[in-house]
Amino acid sequence: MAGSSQTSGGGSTLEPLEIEAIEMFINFLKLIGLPKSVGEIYGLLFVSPRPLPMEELMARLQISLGAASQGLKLLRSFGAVKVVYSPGDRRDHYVADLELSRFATSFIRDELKPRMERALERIERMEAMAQGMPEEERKAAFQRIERLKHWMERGQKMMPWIMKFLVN
Amino acid sequence: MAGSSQTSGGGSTLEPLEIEAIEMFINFLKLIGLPKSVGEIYGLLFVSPRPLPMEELMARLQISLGAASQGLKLLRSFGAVKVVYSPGDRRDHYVADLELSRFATSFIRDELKPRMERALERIERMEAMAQGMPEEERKAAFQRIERLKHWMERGQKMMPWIMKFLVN
DNA sequence: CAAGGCTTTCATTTTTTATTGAAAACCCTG
DNA sequence: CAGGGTTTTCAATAAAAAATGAAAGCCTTG
Repeated sequence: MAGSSQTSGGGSTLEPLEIEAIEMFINFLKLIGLPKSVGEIYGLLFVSPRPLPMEELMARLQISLGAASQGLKLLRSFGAVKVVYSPGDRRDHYVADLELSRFATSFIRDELKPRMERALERIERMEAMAQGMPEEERKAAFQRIERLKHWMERGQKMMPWIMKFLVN
Repeated sequence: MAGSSQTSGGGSTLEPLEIEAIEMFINFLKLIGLPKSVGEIYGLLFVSPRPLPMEELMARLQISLGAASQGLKLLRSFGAVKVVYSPGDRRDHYVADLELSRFATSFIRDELKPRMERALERIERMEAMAQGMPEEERKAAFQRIERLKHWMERGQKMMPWIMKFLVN
């Protein structure tokens, strides 16, 4: 088989092309706080022309049962990986959803939004606290709190825009 | 001193207002991969109405010499903290630069941009590798690689726009 | 130019996060 | 509905990241 170091049936080594893709996704997903194993799984599925069973992911990436199962679960929760039924095989097979925006939108939904909401509550509490300060300090405190508020508003204005841009 | 649990000279406890600010920055800076101690330092400086020496940061946040020194170094490298000279005191004093966009721009410069550049190199290598594949596989591979390329371009188009939005 | 305060560095320790794999749970399927 | 393949869970372990603090380096200044 030209240019291939394994049979097409699902060997246990990684092709150079696969390695490139995997490294790339490890790097990008690390950016949003995802562990290496998740990047590996998504990277391999992304370049794979056919759905892969968990067993093959474990064998080719040399990761454990637990890491494979948990990584797939997480990726499914993002919508970044889909389950596909393979006739005549009891095992689930997985495919990458190529819509990369899912990572960004999940990140915004799971990480960014909740933090912003908590931050807004904090800002309110901070304003209340600053009320009971002596004139001088209060002025300084309010100035800074206003700054925070300003940034939160800016972020909140930006988010839907980014979403729209991402979701095509 | 009304509403204050310490003297203004620099005690060793944290006010409720300070705690709110610190927790908030710990949370946000964690998002871009910065350790807790960095969030603590920036948070305290952000609400402080006067420049603080490293010694006071250590005492009030209960962090070590090393953490304080390294955190300040990092924050200075972002431009998020500035050194201020305090007459009659040999110690450096630090103030928070209130321009929060510095965190975002540093993140883009230090984390995002380099990764995108490496990714573009990878994509080129992947295209070269895909050339030597049998018809069927090659078609599938190119389709996926194109998808990656598309996202990189989208990202590259988006970045300067975000920058402009951030830097006011 | 030496003494001493202030800051940085970095090997070690602690804490946090990710991975492993055995056991439990969950199906199909005959 | 029992047997056996597949997947999930989770306590234990390993790996990675952050914090510590002693020692080295750097200045100021007397």
